[in-house]
Amino acid sequence: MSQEETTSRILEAAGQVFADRGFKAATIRDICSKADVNLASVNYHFGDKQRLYIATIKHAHQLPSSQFPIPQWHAETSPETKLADFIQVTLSRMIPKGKAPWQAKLMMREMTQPTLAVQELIKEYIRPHFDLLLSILRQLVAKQTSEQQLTKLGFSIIGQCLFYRFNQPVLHMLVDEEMVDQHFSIEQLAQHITHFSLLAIRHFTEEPNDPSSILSTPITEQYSIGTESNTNLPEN
Amino acid sequence: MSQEETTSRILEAAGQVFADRGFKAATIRDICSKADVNLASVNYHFGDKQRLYIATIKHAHQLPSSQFPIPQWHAETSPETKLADFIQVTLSRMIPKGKAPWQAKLMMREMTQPTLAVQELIKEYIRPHFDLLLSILRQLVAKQTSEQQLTKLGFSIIGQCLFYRFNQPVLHMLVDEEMVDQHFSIEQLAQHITHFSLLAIRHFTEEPNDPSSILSTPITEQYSIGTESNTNLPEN
DNA sequence: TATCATTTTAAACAACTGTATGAAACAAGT
DNA sequence: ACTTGTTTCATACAGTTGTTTAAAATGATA
Repeated sequence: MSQEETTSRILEAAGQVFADRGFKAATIRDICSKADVNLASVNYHFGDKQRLYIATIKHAHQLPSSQFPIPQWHAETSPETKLADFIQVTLSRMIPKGKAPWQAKLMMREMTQPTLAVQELIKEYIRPHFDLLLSILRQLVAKQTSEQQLTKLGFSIIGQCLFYRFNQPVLHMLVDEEMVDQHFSIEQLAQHITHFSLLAIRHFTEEPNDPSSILSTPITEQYSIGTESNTNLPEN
Repeated sequence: MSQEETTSRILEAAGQVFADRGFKAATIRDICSKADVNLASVNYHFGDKQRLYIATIKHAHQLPSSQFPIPQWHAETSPETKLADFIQVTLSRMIPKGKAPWQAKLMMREMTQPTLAVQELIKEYIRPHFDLLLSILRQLVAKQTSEQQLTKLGFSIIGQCLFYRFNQPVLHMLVDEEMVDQHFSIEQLAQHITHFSLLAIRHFTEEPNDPSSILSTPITEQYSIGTESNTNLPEN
């Protein structure tokens, strides 16, 4: 067996096992037996379990990213179209469709329970993706929009997308299957998120409590918390 | 030490350890030493590790819910205010503030990697919370808004909130600490999400590709995917 | 075929884990 | 003070884990 075949078989098996069970609960014995290689192969080829894990994470995010690339945009492509594309690609990469989505599972696991691998993941994969989103948003909002406002806008969009990845099990328990089948395809979700977000962004010029807000009434008076109705929220 | 004190100290310690490390990686020795009880106490009081875990999950979701209750609203309270309150409470329950909210951590862990405990969790806790959100949204949208549209709206809001829970580590690596301190407090986030969502909801009357959309151009032409710019998205 | 570096294999090791046990400590009632 | 039921304690055990090792197998090169 060539070196490359062994390592790639280990990586494939490791991806599934790590995704299923997490770093600690996954055992090298499981991985090796699934990969049909000797127990010592992992230590020989990767050094130790930790480094195998990092290699697996790296290996994992390459496939979905190349499978669903960001389209090449023309110079005259509208930012709205770019945003729609961005959301569609993001959702496609994250939501299981057809075959084994263990890559996504693994990455999400890594994001909620970060290990050492998360730093590399962010630097190589998440950060550039997020920066792309911010550059699109910058074309959609008023020029004076601050960096932190833009960042929050970005998180509002990413948050909507991530919901359908993280909470797949919850989704299926809250929404009956028929509705999921009819209305929750990737395309439909992408369209909803795009629509929802563009509606908000279009009217999103200033911080809610900014005096120059377009809102007739400052938002803090319009729908503030605890002023009239809420007396038992803990202080903070 | 009374029986109740011992068990409650174990539950408290177990919650933190399970939340931090997950079921498998958490060790009874860790838990007992953190709780300052004897190693054998867990097996004596709970039988085994598995049953301790289930007891911990049940015990976990009680505190934050009672600590951050939904305010009692007046009859004339506006739905906007209700939504603002809802978002604030949701965020407060989910985001670490001061003390470690290991309860939320545990619940989120349970949602992404559901064990047997997840069903009870949804039925008793998540479902009623989500239904409340839907009832608020129903007051904010046009009457003919369909159930599935309402559900997606709900997920768009919950998704934004959950982002800041799930991706706390990612957030801190994408945004520098100064900006987090200045602009990402629970109150500021709640205000942003409320603002963002209300802007969208206010103009959200119809499905994007519905002919009666308020958009001048059908959304599918305005910012559709793959029509002009994108030729290398995989078919689906 | 003989040589040599690379890779695989089986076995072993040491550390750690959940669980069990029997003695000790404790608390309460008499 | 004594008894009794409960809880704690130190310790032991058996199984699993990641890792190491040295010998065997492999494959390319001459």
